[in-house]
Amino acid sequence: MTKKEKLLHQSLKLIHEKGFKATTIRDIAASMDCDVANVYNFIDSKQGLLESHLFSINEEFHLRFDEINNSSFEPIEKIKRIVGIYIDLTFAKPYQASLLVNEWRHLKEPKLSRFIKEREKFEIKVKKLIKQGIKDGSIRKVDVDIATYTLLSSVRWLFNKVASGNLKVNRIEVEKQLLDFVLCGLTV
Amino acid sequence: MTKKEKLLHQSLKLIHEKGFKATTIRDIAASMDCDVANVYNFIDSKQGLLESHLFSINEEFHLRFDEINNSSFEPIEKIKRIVGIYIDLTFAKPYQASLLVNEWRHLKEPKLSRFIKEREKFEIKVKKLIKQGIKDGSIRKVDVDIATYTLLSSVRWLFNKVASGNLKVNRIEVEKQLLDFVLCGLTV
DNA sequence: GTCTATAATTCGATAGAC
DNA sequence: GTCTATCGAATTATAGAC
Repeated sequence: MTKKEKLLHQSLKLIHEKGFKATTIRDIAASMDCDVANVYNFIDSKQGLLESHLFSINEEFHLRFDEINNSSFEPIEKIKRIVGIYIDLTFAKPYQASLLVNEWRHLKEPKLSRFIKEREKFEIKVKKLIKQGIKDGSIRKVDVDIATYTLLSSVRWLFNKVASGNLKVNRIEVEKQLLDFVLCGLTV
Repeated sequence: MTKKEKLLHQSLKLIHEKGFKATTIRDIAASMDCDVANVYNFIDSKQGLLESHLFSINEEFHLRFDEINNSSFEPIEKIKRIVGIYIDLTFAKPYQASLLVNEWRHLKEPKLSRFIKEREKFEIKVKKLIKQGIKDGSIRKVDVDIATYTLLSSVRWLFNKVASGNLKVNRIEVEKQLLDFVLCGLTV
């Protein structure tokens, strides 16, 4: 692992544990066993570090989301696979998933607005999927907003357990159990 | 509203919006239109302010939770009512609910450990309810850990929508739709 | 790339007059 | 209770020698 990779990994872990604002450059330097000044050999600023972490994982998720969303699968099958993507990504990159949930609000303008807009677009796409499912009869007549927020929220505990290593069951079983739960809450 | 009440209200709102670490005493002073020094007429320290906010809402929730949990209702009925309490409290005090979810990690020892222990006790009680439900046949044979975290997580979006005023439906309808969702995910 | 030193700023908190 | 003024600590970031 290069020094830069170590910096990226350790800073991710620290920001997940303490939050972006509470994580200092000194913390990051100590975690990679070097001086504060050295950190700036690899990053331009603390703010830039947050931005690169956030937009890297954000882009990866949205790319994979759009692959599914633009396919010709039925709405309910799309939702299944989107939950699958989220679980995949969370198991592969739990710290990044944590930042995506908790730390985006520390972005500064104009990046903050860009992030919020992209998230809103994503939420609208999910709402559209649920609407289509209701229309074709595969999804119960739920309130679209509530169902969307509940669906998205219900998987948002996972990164914490994966990051802390406190999860007893494996990825496949998590996917099975989570899909049972949310599909049962949605389908007719 | 007294000045102290205004301080408590404005600081809650700011901490919800920006996070505890990013909220400065100067922010709080500006929001109540007074000087920085004045803030200290009403609070001892910024840390103490967080503690009083957090333990006040935490105690209120756990008291009401234990009322239900110590009753002789069936497990599934207890779970219904616990979701009801959470929704009640979130509609009544959305900013406090936000702190309970996002800002507890900025507590310092020994209050931090106390908070974490109380939350763990609470989670164990919920897990026990689900286990009982599985035993008496009212709940599907789910993985207890996954079901507990998913259940608790699925209602955790609500405070954000209530706090921002972006919720179109009323409290009763939220409760109906949320219960439909999570009970369908749990029950046989 | 690594270190020492330090600039520049921000923040929590207090002193003391009114 | 309210203000001005300021202290002391922490923090991001840079300069410059090696």
